[in-house]
Amino acid sequence: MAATPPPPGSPAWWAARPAPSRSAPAEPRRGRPSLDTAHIVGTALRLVDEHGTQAFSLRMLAEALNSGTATLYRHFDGKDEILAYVVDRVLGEVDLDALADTTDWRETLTVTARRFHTTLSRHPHTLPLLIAYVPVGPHGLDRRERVLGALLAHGLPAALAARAFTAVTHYVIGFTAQQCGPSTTPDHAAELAAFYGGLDPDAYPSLLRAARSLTSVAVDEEFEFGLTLLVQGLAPLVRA
Amino acid sequence: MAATPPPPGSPAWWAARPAPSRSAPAEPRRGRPSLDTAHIVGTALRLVDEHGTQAFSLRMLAEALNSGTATLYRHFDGKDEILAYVVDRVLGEVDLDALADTTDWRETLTVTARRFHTTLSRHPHTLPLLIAYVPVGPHGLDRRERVLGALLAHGLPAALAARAFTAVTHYVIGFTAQQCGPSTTPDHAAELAAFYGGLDPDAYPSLLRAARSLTSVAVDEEFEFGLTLLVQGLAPLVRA
DNA sequence: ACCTGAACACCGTTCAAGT
DNA sequence: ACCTGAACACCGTTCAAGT
Repeated sequence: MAATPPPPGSPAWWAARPAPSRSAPAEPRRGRPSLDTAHIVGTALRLVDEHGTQAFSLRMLAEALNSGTATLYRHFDGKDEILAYVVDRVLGEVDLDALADTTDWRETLTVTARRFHTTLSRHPHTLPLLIAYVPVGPHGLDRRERVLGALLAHGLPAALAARAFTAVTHYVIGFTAQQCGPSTTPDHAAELAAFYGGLDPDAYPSLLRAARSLTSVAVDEEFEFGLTLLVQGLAPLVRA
Repeated sequence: MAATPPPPGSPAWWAARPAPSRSAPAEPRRGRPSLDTAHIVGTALRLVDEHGTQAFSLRMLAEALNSGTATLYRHFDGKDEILAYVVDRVLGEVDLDALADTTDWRETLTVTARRFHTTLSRHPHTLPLLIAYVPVGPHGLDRRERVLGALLAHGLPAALAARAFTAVTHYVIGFTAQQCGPSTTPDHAAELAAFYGGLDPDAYPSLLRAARSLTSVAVDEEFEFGLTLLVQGLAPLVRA
């Protein structure tokens, strides 16, 4: 049977890459390129940010690099591979330096969630890409290691640390995606409020009651609310 | 200035649709069609499940319906519109009848999370689509109304009910996506374990310690863990 | 009047022809 | 030896020609 190659972004695929502790492979696939891979990935991220994953194309990328689409294939195996590096580069932008100053695991989790939220908010079009895999590129692994290291250092048992990290990152991804996802308008909250306002009150009584109670609540406060739920829910498990 | 039409799936776009409390518009856009819209959406969902969003094409859909691509445009404005109805149809599969038997808000939230998880797990390729918007199609609104109705009936304050619903659904989407996302293999957990096993222990000490402590933990148990965090974290806020 | 084959302007990817 | 223009087989979408 012919072995199908692992899809770009999957653990098996990353395992076959060299790990240069950078977001792009250290050397070109073959030959001496006129473009370095980090520049390609950076330009690709900028284009995805500006135009969205849907409109992003290799022709667009090649033109931005003053090159041709065929040239891109000397550096990457195809579009999916480029996007896998784009996702890892976004994770590389998550600044976790503040973890060094945290004094307990609660603060570590809170800071982690806020930093991921900040970075992901800046790259909403990459969220559907981030969803597709457990991100195990070089930067993704580095961020996971640093957060788990801080949690373990503050005495959280390993099993709890791993699951707390999973729960918190899943929450951040889900929240950020629906708050400022790839297709949401700048004034998404207002648009949603207007939509709810136009609904039949008899058909959706509970929904409208709940929506009214939230109209004055800032989005940031909603984020902190769910985060507090997770952290507070973890506390009794740690003591036990 | 020319008003750009709202993108399919957005609140403003759904607001302009008739609300026939079905997952597809009750009547064809014009004329008398040989295909009904529900059949088109159902076939589209089957194809997305089988081939993924990436490979799904209007030509593929037209062929499965023994029709041509141009015919699809008599029923829908384009591919994005069809996919918006596909997402809403998936939400229509979430079975919340068990909410009638719940006796408190904790049970309501737990049942809601499990039911969403069950349905979303069956349609992993639709998760990136679900991420893009707050789902306010007919079925999405109906599910939101029913959950909020049950929470309010059990005495949860409206503001807490709304935010608890948001936190729980975001958690479920994030968890399901990374557990059985569009590109994950059937034995994703084993693949991930093999990947971690191949990492340098000196480079990722905390990550590997955490991963080892989870190897024997079932995925279902991980889901329940995060869910418990959210529900337990909510309890003190309700009493206050 | 309604439907749709065929065309249009793209896309990701490949490869033979260039330097 | 390395690079890349041009082609290939698609794609979503449109519309004029059919019935």
